[in-house]
Amino acid sequence: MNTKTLCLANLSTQDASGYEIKKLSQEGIFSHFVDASFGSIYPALSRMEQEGLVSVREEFQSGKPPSKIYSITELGRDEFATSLSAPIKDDVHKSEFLLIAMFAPIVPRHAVAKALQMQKDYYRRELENIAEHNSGEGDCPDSPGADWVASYGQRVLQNALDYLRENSDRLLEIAGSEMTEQMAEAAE
Amino acid sequence: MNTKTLCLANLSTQDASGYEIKKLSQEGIFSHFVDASFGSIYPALSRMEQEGLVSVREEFQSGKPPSKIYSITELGRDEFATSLSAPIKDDVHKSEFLLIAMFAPIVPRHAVAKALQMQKDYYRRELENIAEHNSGEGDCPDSPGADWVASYGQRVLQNALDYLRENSDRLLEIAGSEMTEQMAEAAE
DNA sequence: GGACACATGTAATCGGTTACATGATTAC
DNA sequence: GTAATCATGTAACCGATTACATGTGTCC
Repeated sequence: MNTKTLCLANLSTQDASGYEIKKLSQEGIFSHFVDASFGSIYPALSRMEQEGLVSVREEFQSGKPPSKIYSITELGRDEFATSLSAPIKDDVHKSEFLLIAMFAPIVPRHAVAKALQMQKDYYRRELENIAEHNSGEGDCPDSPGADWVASYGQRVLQNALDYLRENSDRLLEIAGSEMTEQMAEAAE
Repeated sequence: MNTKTLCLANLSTQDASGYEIKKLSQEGIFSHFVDASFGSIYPALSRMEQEGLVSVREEFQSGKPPSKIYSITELGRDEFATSLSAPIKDDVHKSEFLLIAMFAPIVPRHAVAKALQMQKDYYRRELENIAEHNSGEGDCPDSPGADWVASYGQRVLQNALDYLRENSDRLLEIAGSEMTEQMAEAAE
């Protein structure tokens, strides 16, 4: 998801500042899709304001720097809805873990073990994140779409985690020996 | 996966030209991770040659333009192995489908139906790709790492597809009405 | 006194895509 | 003749990240 769509998606449910959009996209269910930086969010919001997709109001809070609260306009809502109706592209999935798994035979066993551990932890964190959403603590009020996605995510992630638990040993068996590069070279 | 790692990964199993690396990464199991363009592969290979990670030899074929066949060097192999031993980052997963699902209530029902269909097709294509690998037609000879990843992919994708089959109706029920934007505006 | 949360923004840089430029051979 | 496959490469551009710049209030 590009920054523009991310902002439109967030603003379609509630008004927010650039700072808040960043937080929401790191914590909420959006976190599975993005992690945009300030360097892309702020310029995107200014551009969108010029295009009339959002409007701004400045809010002065005591003790805090003033924040720019953005609201989506009718035009912005149209643009967002239209972009959602466009034909979809294939998912993009980048996984350093799978790369390591594929080349396990040339990776030292301890590094494979570490990667497996990290990947399991990652799945657990994502599952916890979803569990929080389901318990209603989330930011989005009752949204049936988010619920559907949450239950999809739960199923897929739980399954991936189960696979790891069941097949870790098999991966460790094909992993490289504990020999380091240096040891290997010295042995020659 | 960045272009450099993609090239190193391909060259670690066999010598290849830039053109072949592109094909391999579109067709093989790598296709789940990347789809690099010539505009990034060719410059990456030249850079890597200067860094001593790969070596080149020119091959003249009758009737075809000469091709530059790259081989990985010891240095390149070390660099690849080292990069695989580094701590992994979280997976990145971008899915336009999930974005549409999340905002289903504001997307016309026919667009949601279309997106569901496209997503199911996508999972089926990926599963077929894995099935081909398992039947041994692939380019990589017997690689236990690739087998492990293939069976992981099969399990996760099959599960995702099953979820879609079981829950399509539920998503369509919460989808927006068939009213277009124009009709909605006119109705007000 | 230092770290951290709040809050916005710019500039340098990077990695990558798209489009362009070139050119032979084969199949329809 | 024209489209497709083989084959390499450059240049313009784009989106995003990283680091920098600035400043207040609160907690330890």
